[in-house]
Amino acid sequence: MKPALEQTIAAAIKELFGSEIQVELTRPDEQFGDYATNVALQLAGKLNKKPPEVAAILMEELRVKLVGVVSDISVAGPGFLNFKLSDQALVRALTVASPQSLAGQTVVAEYSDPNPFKVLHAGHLYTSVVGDAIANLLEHAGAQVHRVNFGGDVGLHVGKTMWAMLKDLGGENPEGLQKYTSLDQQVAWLSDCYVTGNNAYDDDATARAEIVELNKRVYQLHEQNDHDSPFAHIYWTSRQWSYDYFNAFYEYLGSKFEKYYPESQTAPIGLATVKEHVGTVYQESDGAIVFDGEKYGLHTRVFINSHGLPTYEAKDVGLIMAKERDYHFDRSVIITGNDIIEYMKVVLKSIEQFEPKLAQATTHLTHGIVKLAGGVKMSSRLGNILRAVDVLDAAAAANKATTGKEDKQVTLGAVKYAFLKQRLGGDIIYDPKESVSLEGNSGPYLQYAHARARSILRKADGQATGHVSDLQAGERSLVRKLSEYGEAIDKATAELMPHHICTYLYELAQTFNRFYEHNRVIGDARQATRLALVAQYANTLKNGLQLLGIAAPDSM
RNA sequence: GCGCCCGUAGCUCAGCGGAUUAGAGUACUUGGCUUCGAACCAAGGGGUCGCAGGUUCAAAUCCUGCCGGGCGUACCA
Repeated sequence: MKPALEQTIAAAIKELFGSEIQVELTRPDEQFGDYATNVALQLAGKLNKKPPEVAAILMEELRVKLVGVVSDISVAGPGFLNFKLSDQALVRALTVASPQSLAGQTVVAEYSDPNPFKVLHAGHLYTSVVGDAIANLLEHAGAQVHRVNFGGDVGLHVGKTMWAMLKDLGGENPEGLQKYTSLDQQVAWLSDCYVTGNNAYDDDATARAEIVELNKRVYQLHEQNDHDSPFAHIYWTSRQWSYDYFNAFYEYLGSKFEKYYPESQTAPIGLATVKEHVGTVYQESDGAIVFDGEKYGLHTRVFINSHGLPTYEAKDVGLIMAKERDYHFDRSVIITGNDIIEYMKVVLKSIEQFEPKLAQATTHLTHGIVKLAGGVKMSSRLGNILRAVDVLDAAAAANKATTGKEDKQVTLGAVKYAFLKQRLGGDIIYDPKESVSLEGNSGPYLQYAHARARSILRKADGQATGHVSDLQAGERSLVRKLSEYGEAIDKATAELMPHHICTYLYELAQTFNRFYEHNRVIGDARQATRLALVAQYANTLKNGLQLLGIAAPDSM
């Protein structure tokens, strides 16, 4: 509806004034109409006419061209054109399928990115939730989306953890692993070992040297494809525990990744790629291989360190090459924390020098940190970080306290919605109590709104739903809001900003509740029409929540 | 020092070139259930949109400077 209108208006402008202009329709306050545009104000200067005059000429022409589609056009304020759609056109807008703007495209979406041997923190929870929503949007627009995960199964943190593990096991004794039988025990042990190793690395020079050595041994183990030595046995077993832990987490969230790219796999590719371009793109400096980002107003960063080991930079180069090898993507979306933003610019700039297409096809989206409102007592034993499980536990506890029930779908919906409703980019102050509240702009509010609508439909089960036409005022407001759904999705997809959907769904639910307050459905003379509206509303809400990765239960 | 991001009601946030009154939620005050789930709806108070300039018919929105905060700034990720 919207693009077609915009085209018609643009064509009329060209005919009348011989001017090509990008027409953009906006959604004004309901009192002003269904769509508005400021083209007359933009044109006035060029044409050397007064804006209201231009608007009036355009209005006359459009009244003819849009007969049947528009029931009223008016000039308002400094020269805005307001359009009121005919009921017929408005109703028709509900059934228009959203365009498959990304049909035929292959997109790789990388997010979450937890490191084996380390604990999942609140940031992993956030990026998983946001990444899922964005991947859903891309998929909804017709793209073939591959959800992938990247994580460090090699690197200094692994050396740190291995160091503490070996201490705890009393040397390279894989048999010692058997005392950790449940996944919970295994994960707790790993995260303890990381913290111990990390502290030792900072405080103890001897330990530091040992850790550096262990880090190298882990790389060697991969090079030699060693699965048999006691050291390798310890490494592979505990690495698998980490992946088991991640998989359990994603299953809980409802995230589905099709592939993990462990750094051990991207490291050799990155190493080879960087080495291939030494002298042209990368250069030797103080025994390391660097990319001179300063030439491009960026930082200079090390890609291969003076020990000959690839840094994160080289692994990321390898990752992009691996994604291209595996998927031949048209577009690559990477979602990470925003502390990495400058870093990523350097990596992409370096890749641009030899694979410009890959760099240009890559979009790096970033988010802030998750903090708990009012602060939270954090365990220094765990390194003073807010863990993913801490956030989920806080949400579950808050939900139990307000509703007296334990409901995974509601708790998860609360957390997801609280994260998603905010524009991607800034920090999140997460308030568990507010997120589970059924009052206000929350996930549970929307879930409840959906359940209520389903309840009406259940009560009217078997009754015919009718054709929607000749709308009454309250009905029209609801239809008007429903007709915006596609636009909200398009906007969220174009910008890769899921929060637009949250804003829309909340407004939709409010519009419905207002309608519901004043308009009886069952037993009313207009029951058939209104039932159709309720059904349309419930489905819209459900679809929107689904895109966000939030369950829409029929009752709660 | 330099680079990037952020400063909008008490709190948490939308809005990011347009409409006499800058919007939500929350908190506070008040009104509405013998009727489809009141976990709802309605009304009210609360803002020099960090500060100062500039561009524009029009600036919370664009540009510049300043103040405040966060992050980054070569062998961590």
